Amino acid sequence: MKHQVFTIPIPKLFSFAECLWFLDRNLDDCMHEVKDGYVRKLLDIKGKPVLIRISEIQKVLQVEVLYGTVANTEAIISYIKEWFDLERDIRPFYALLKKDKDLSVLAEHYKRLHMVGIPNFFEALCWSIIGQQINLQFAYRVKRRLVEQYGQCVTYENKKYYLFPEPEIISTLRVDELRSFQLTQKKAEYILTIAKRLTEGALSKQQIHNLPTEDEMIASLVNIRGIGPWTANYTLMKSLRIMNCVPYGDAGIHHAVQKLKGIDKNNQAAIKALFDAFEGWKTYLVYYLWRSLREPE
DNA sequence: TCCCAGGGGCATC
DNA sequence: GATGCCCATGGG
Repeated sequence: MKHQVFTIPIPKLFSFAECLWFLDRNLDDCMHEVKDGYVRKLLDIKGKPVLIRISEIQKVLQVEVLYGTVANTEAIISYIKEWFDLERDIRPFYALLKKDKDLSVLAEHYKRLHMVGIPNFFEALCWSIIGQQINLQFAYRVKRRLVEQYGQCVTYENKKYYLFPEPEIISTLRVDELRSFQLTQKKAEYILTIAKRLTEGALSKQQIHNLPTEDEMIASLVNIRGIGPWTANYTLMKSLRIMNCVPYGDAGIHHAVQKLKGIDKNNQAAIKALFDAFEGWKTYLVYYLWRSLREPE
C-alpha cells in the first residue's frame, strides 16, 4: 500500500537538523524515534492513532503517513507547526542575542533552532512534575514505564510507537499503582489530581490559553497542588508557547548563566535583568540556555 | 559518603 | 515572607 505523502514549507530561519538534535539528545525519550535524518512519531488525529515520519528534502518538510489514514492533512500540519514552533519569525530574537557579546555565540552555534514543544497539555504537566528535582535520565525512565503501561500503542516494522496516556485512563488509577513507577507519593497524588481535573473538564489547555494575561495563566496553574512557579512556566512555554516564561530558580539556567556570563546563581537581580533585556523572547532565551548545556564539546 | 538534579509543599517563626 | 525540612532516586 502506498503511503500518503505531503510537504510543509519551512521559513528561512528554521533548522530541521537542530530540531532532530534536540529531540534525540541521547536521552531516550519514548515519545518519538529519531534516526537517519527523520523523526517518527505517533499522533492522535481526531481520536485515531496516526504514525508519521518527517524528514527534510529541498527546503521543505516531507511528511509520510506510515500507519493510519487521514481524510485531510490539516490536523497533522497544524500539529507539526505547533510542535516545532514552525511559523515564528525568530529574527528579532537573534537581533537581541547579538546585542549581548556573551550570548551572541548562541545565535551562531544553534543557528535557526526553533523551540520543540510538547503540544499535549497533560503530557507537559506530567513531564514537568516527574522531572522535578531528580536527574533527567531517571525522569525519562519513569516516563517511559508510564507510557508503555498506559499509552495507546501501534506496532510498525516491529517497533512500538506510543501516545501519551489519556487523563481518562490515569484518573482511574490508585496512588499506589502510580507509585509503582517510582513516582514519589506526592508526585503520584499530583498527577492523579490533574488527570481527574482534566477528565472532569475543570482544567483544560484552552481554558488556560484563553486567560488574558500570562500572570493569570501562571496564577491559575500554581493554584493546583504540585504545580509551582517552575512547573507553571515550563508548561506554558512548552505546551502553550507563551513567549515570556522564565522558570526562575531552574538549575539548568543557573549553570548556563554562570558559564556564559559569570553570573552567580544567588544573584537574582542580575538574572532577572538579563531576562528583562529579552522582553517578548524570554522563553527562547531559556530554551537556548538549556540547549547550550548539552553542547557536545 | 556526600552533594546535587530542568521543585514544591508545608510547618514554623 | 523568609527559612528549613521532607520527599525519593540515581549519577558523579
